[in-house]
Amino acid sequence: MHVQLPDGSQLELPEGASGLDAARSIGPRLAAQAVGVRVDGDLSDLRLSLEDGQQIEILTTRNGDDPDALVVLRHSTAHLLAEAVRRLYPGVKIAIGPAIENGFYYDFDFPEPIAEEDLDRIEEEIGRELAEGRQWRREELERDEARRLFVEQEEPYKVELVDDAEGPISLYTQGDFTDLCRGPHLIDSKPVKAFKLTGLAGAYWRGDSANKQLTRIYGTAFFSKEDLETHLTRLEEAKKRDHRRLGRHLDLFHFDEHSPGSPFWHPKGMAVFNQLEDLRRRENARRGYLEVKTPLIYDKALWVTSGHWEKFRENMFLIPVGEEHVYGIKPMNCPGHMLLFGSKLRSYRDLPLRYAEAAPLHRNELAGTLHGLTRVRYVTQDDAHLFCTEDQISAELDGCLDYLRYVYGIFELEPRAELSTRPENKLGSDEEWDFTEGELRAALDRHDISYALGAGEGSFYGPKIDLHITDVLGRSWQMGTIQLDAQMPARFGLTYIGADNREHPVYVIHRALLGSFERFIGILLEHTGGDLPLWLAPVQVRVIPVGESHAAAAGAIAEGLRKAGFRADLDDRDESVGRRIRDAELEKISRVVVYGDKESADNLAVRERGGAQSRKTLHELVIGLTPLASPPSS
RNA sequence: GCCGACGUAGCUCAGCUGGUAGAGCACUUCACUCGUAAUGAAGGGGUCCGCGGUUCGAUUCCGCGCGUCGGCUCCA
Repeated sequence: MHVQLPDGSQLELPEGASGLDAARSIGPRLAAQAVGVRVDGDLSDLRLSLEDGQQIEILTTRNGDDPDALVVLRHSTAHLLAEAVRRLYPGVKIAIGPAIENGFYYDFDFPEPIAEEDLDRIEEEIGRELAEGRQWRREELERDEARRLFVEQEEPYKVELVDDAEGPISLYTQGDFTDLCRGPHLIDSKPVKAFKLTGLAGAYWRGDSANKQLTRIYGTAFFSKEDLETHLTRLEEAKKRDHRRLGRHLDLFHFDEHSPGSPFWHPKGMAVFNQLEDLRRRENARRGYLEVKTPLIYDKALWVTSGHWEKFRENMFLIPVGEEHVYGIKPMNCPGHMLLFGSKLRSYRDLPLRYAEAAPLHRNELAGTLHGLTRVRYVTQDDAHLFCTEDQISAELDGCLDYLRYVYGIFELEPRAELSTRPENKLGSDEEWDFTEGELRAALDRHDISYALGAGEGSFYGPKIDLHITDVLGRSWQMGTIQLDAQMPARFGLTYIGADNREHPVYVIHRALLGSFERFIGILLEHTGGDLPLWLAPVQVRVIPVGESHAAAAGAIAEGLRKAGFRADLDDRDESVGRRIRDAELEKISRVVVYGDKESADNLAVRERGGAQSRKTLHELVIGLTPLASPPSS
C-alpha cells in the first residue's frame, strides 16, 4: 500500500504497517523522535495500522510548537503522574487525566486529603520514573475483560467509564500501571524532557456538583527545558497585564471586603466607564432604541411570574419588608421591561419596540466564583429588550448582529460565537425551543458567523447566541449575548393587537452586546495592557510645566484643552521633568505637553507615549487629537 | 457553595523553630527650580484580617469566621 507524506511523495509500506513502521522506513532518527502521527489531519497513535491512500505526517520531539505533538507528550506525562501517585498513596482511586491547553491534569480520589507540599514528592517520583525509563504498550480488550480488570484493581471510576464506553476498550500500560485510555501515547518516556506540576484543585467527578469532589493535579510538559522556561516566563508577563493589577496601578477601581464582588470605581475608572456608556447611548439612539428606567427592587410576586423565583433565586439578594413581603433586588432588567410593555395595550403598529436600560444589577454569585471585574456581584449590562412579532424576529436579529459587528470592530476584539441551546431547567416546550433555536441558527448563517454549539447552555427562558473572549491567563469569558425568548412574555401575558384586530403573542430578544461594562473593561484592560485608545483614556493629555514660573501658563494650556473637550490635567508637582515624564509613561498617558521658557500656545512641545516628540500649536494639537477622541462611527 | 493556598505600612514584599515588627516605592516637610522614563535629605505611618483558645507571653501554634488567589460548579 501507499501513503502520502507532507512533501507530496508516496511511501510504499507493507499491508497493516503502522505510523511507527512508516517512520522507521523513512529513517531511524525519525522513528526515535516520533511521538505521534497525523493521519488525514487527525492525531493518531503511532502503533495503529495505516490504510492505503492516507496522508500522514509524523510528529516528533522537534514539533514543540505543534499542539498535537504536545497533546501526546502531556497526555503521557499525565499517566506518569497517575503511576507516581498510585505508588506514593496506596488506596488512591484514579479518575481521568487528559491533556488540556497548556498542560494536563489528572483527577484522583485520595483516601486522605493532600496539600500542595505533596506535589514536590510526586514530582520527584515522576523524575524517578523518567530516570528508569518507561515504555507504553497499547492493547485492546473486550468490554467485559476490561471491566473485570478494573474491578480487580478496585478502580470504581474506571469501571464506570468502561460501562459507558462503546466498542472495544483500548488500554495503555507503562511499568506496572495500566490505564483505560483512548490515546494516543508516546512509545517511551524519553521525549519528556521538562515537566512541572503546577497546581492542586478540587474538581467534581464528571463535572457535576452533585457528584463527589475529587482532587485534581495540574501539570505541564515540554520537549525541552527551554520551552518550559519560555512558557513560565510568558505566564509571568501575562500576570503583569492582569486587569486587577492594572486597576490598582492605574487608579481605576478597587474592591473592599465590606462589599465583595462590587467594584469601587475611582474617578479615572469612571471616566472609562462613562465613555462606554456614551458609546452605548449614542449608538442605541441611532438604531432606534428607546432609553427607559425601571425599578431596582420588586415584590417576590414579580419574580414568581418571571420564573426567576424558581430558577434563579439562589443568585438573588432578597430584602424582607415588614412582616408580609419579600422584595428581590433585580439581577436582570427583563421583568421590569415586561411590566413596562404590558402597561398599556400594544398595536402591531408599535412594534418592534426596543427598550434599553443600563441599570445596576445585583447577582449573589457564589463566593468562590468572584474574579476582579470579570465576575462581579454588581453588574451593569448594556442591556435592551426588543419586543416584536414573530415576523419581525429575523430582522431584529439581523439588527443585533450588525450592531455586534460594529461594536466589537471598534475595539478590534474578535469574540468566538456560541449557540447555546435548551438547558435542563428550561421553561416551555420542546416545540417552542425548536423554533427559537432555529431562528438563532438561521440568523448566524445569514451573517456568515461560525459558531460552536453550547448544548444545554441556554438561559432558562430561551436559547442564546453568546460571544466569548479569552483573558490574559487563557480563561474564556462570556461577553455579549443575544437571547430569543417566547417564555417570559407569555408568562406576563404580553400580546399585541394585529391588523386582524386579534391578540397575538409577543417575542422578546434580550441582548447585551458588550455584555457588562465591568467585564468588558476588565477584558479591554488586559487586551490593551492598560494602553487604552485615546477616546477611552482617563487622562488624554498631561501638561508638565518645566519650572514653578511656568505653572500658570501651563495651567492655561490644560484649561484650554479641557475647554476643547479633552481630559487634560496638569502635573505641577515639585519634581524633575524627567520624573514627571516617567510617571506619565507609567500611567500610560497618551500625550504629554512639556511647557517651559521655549513654549507658548503657538509653540508646544508634544511628547507621544513611547518618546516621539514634535512641536505643535495648541490648535494643531486639538485638531490632531480630535479624530482620536471619539470611537469610529458605524 | 466545594477543594487547595494565602492574608504583615497606601503598593510590592522581608520577618529561622513563640519574646508586641522591617525594606523599597508611595506619603509629609525641607532644600534644589529642574527640558523628555526616578534630585537629595529628614520625618510620619502598623489592633501583623477578625474573634476565641493554648501559653508567663501569640504576627508566629490551634479552632471558627471574613476576604483574596488558583481551580471545580455556575455565569455577563
